[in-house]
Amino acid sequence: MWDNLPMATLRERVRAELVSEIKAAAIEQLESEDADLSLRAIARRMGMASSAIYRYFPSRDDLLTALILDGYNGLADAVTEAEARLPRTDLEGRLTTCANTIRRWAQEHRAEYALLYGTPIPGFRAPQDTVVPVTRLSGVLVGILADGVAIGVLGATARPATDVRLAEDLSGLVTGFAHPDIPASLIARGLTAWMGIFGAVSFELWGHLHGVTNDYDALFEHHLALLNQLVGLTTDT
Amino acid sequence: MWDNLPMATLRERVRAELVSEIKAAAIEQLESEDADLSLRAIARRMGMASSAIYRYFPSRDDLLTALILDGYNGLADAVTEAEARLPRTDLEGRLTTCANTIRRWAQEHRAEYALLYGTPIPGFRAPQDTVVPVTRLSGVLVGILADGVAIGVLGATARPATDVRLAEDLSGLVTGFAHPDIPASLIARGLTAWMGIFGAVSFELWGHLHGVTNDYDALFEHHLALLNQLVGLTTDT
DNA sequence: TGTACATCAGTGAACGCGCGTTCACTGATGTAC
DNA sequence: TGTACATCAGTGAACGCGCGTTCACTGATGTAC
Repeated sequence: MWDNLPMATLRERVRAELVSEIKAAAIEQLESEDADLSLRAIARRMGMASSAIYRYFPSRDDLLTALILDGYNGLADAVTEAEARLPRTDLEGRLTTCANTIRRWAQEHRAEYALLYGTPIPGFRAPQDTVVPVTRLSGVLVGILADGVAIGVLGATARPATDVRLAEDLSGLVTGFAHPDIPASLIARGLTAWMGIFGAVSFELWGHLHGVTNDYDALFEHHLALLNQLVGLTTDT
Repeated sequence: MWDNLPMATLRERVRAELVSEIKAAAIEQLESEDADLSLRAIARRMGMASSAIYRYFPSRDDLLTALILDGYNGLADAVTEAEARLPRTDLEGRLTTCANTIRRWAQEHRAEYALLYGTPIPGFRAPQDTVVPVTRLSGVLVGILADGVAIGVLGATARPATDVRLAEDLSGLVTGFAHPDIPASLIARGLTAWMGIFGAVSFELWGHLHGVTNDYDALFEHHLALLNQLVGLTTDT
């Protein structure tokens, strides 16, 4: 990974490697032990003095911040990459792939997903740096909607009546993404789908589907089909 | 509250009062301080020795269990009561009221909502006792669907195709609620709405709608309208 | 190429802290006769 | 109604623990000449 960066001295390379080793150990710890993030536990796991961590992260909160940032970027990477593989005209496939990728990533990175979308951690405020990677993820959804509008498949919908204030707010959002031609009512439908996806993933992961069904895959697939239909992406009407 | 229970001795009444005072202090603490649940902090807040708590709860986990149980029951109470006020035929109003009550309860009981629907607490497993109050809440939703079927407003829907295994699983669930006439496809739609509601409430509460809209009320209202439509409860078609 | 000095990585002991839980105790409230 | 005893509520000190963070240190890696 660093091989093609000749500027990096040996020290810098080793340092970078240890930074990610610490982060990996942190996530392992969160994942396996059922505990809060502890610098001492990480150091123990790595076989080094706990004070050594401070050569790499000035405080526990900074490590946490790094983990959260990595998490958002990791999720955005996974989704972006998977979604990019599909033909731009396959709107339903693109949203489905996004949702499935989010779900699989959450299952495989339970601890990180909890950091990003679980209860905010007591006494910790996420820094401003997370704005960009968060935007990366939602940008994929906006892209699908924008393409749908461009193709002519998607457009404004009349019912249910969109509150005027909501419409204003949401078109502001869209302008931020430089897609001023997506109608607010469509953005609103996209948001409903978005919240539905994360709602389902969280419900499954936190055990709220226990006793409801045994076939989480089938439920999610069906859930997604409904949301696709709701947004208006389903092709076979 | 205890006045009409003459069996209760003075000691028992005082005891019951202190039990709920401890729970109230615990929730206050979770709500105001941005911290984990701490018996010592609760005792401090109540002006008593930390060891005194052990006269009422054998351990920290037992207090936590009681809080969670109270939470589920409190939410179920609020929803049941609000929903019962509406005419049985107003299906859309009933689901809307459920959703709005859940949202308002979550906003007013942030800490409790986090206990129930946030990240599971490290090192703590919820006891079996929560099954009943959880069932109370979802029973309200099932009741709406069942009434819709009885009235003839709701029924099975063909698209999207319901996976066979999912259908079997879900009809098992419905049987548990003694409403064997709700088709699986309808239950599935109800679940999508359900997960959408909690997804939206959590998103709002955990700050994931920051920068998306400023009018959370309008967004939720619109979100709900879409979900109502999806389930098939919207009357004015 | 070799030496002198600066920079960095990692150690281990120590700090102060808050935590859950236990225990022997004191005093108040209930119960039996 | 009054006394003797059992039950309970609450105290305060103490236990052992793990935590984040600091600090003076040793030794290794880099840099300048």
